[in-house]
Amino acid sequence: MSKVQSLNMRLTATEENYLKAIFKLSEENGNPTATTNAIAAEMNTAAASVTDMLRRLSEKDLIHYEKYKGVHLKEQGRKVATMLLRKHRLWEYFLVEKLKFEWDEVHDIAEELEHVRSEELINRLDNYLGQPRFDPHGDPIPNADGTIPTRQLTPLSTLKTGQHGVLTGLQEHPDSLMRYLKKVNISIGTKIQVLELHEFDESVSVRIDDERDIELSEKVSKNLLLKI
Amino acid sequence: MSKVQSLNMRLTATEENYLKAIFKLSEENGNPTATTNAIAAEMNTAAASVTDMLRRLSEKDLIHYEKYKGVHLKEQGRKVATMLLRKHRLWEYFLVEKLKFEWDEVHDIAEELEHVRSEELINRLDNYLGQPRFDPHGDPIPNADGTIPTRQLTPLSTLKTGQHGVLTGLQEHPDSLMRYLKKVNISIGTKIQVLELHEFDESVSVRIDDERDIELSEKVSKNLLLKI
DNA sequence: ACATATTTTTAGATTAATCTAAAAATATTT
DNA sequence: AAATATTTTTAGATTAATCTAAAAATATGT
Repeated sequence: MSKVQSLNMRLTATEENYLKAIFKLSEENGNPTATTNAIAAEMNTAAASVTDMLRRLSEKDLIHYEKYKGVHLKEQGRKVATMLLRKHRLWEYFLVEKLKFEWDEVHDIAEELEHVRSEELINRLDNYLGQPRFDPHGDPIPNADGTIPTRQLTPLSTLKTGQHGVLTGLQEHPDSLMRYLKKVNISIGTKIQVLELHEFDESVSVRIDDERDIELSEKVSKNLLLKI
Repeated sequence: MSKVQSLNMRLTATEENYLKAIFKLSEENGNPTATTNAIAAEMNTAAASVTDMLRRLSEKDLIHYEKYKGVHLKEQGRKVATMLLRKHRLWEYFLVEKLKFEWDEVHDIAEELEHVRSEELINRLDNYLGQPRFDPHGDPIPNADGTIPTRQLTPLSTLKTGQHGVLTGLQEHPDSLMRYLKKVNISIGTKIQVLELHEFDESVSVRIDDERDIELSEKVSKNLLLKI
């Protein structure tokens, strides 16, 4: 019998969002646990509200929680979180590829769409889209069984002069970064070569697609993940 | 200045559902007002909950409500209700035409999708689908300005022997009716001709697409709307 | 038109999700 | 290790949406 059974309890969108936040803060960032304050910051709520929610998620056996000791997902909670990621990223793919939204316009809409409850819907959508493995921001789309495709990507900021790679993912992607990248005409698939490193502010001169040169700040170069 | 301005208050999904119910019970059914009990039945809630909600919707100026006198939509409320219908029906069209769902499987999913808040999304979806005027059940899809295409349709139950028409809409469409129609292979576009009327139970013998004959009960024949 | 039935509203609780302020636990610094 | 700072939890309120039970208003029937 499979260890991964389909969840038979109804969660509210809020509960789902907390699980997503915990996933991001622990597993995705490689930390053992997520702390109350970190979750509060991620969710834009008061710490007291987080404590309350942790108690409830713990009662539902979705997370492991001990007072003052932080929190991490149990198997069921992890399943919920990865399914949300799957739904979010498939919807983003749909919005960009089919409805022709720009990649900096889709996050908030996908944030609502991901809470629509139907396994059938998401699997049909997946097929309709041709089972894409990465979303428009280069983020991996979890499979129906919860596994997440992994890749070996290198931040632009760690390359030496002369090295190059293809932009394949982003570390974080606030809309502000994506609007910036759109303005300087860089997107997933763009070739980037390091021309010069500037020690003073850690900025870097790069050649884009072998045809034009620009300057990127440290903050930007840390966010660009390349396939070497 | 246009009388129809875009709504700047955030409504909850529940508030939206009440407005939809009031629209259905008053305007769509041609009644001047909707009553508390009728809304309670439509929403599957206690009458007391309805009274409470009517007070709040009235405070927001979305409905006209006087105690014990029933309720009807004001302009803003009507706008919200028709936009929900527009969203619901466009999503149903998407689910059936693009994701290949059956017409008896889409209602509940569309019920969730219709609450996703984005005008841009729904207008892009409309264009992507080719601006359809009717959904998979034959219901008219309201336009972006709130107007609703009308047609002159005749219930099968009012036809005389020998008359025929094309199935173009349904009076009501519970999933049970749609599963039945699927089973007997009748759908929007099917030609139906009256062969014989049975006075006793108001059932009717009909010829389908000029090639096979079946019996339809009174309840079914009242629900089938034909273009003569 | 009065008694009875039905409908609607009010009163008082409950649950989920949130808040602020205060208390308790844990971590840091000198 | 004591004092101080930070983090987390508890206590107590609030809002939206719901309920049941009782009261009030309206409608119906003889």
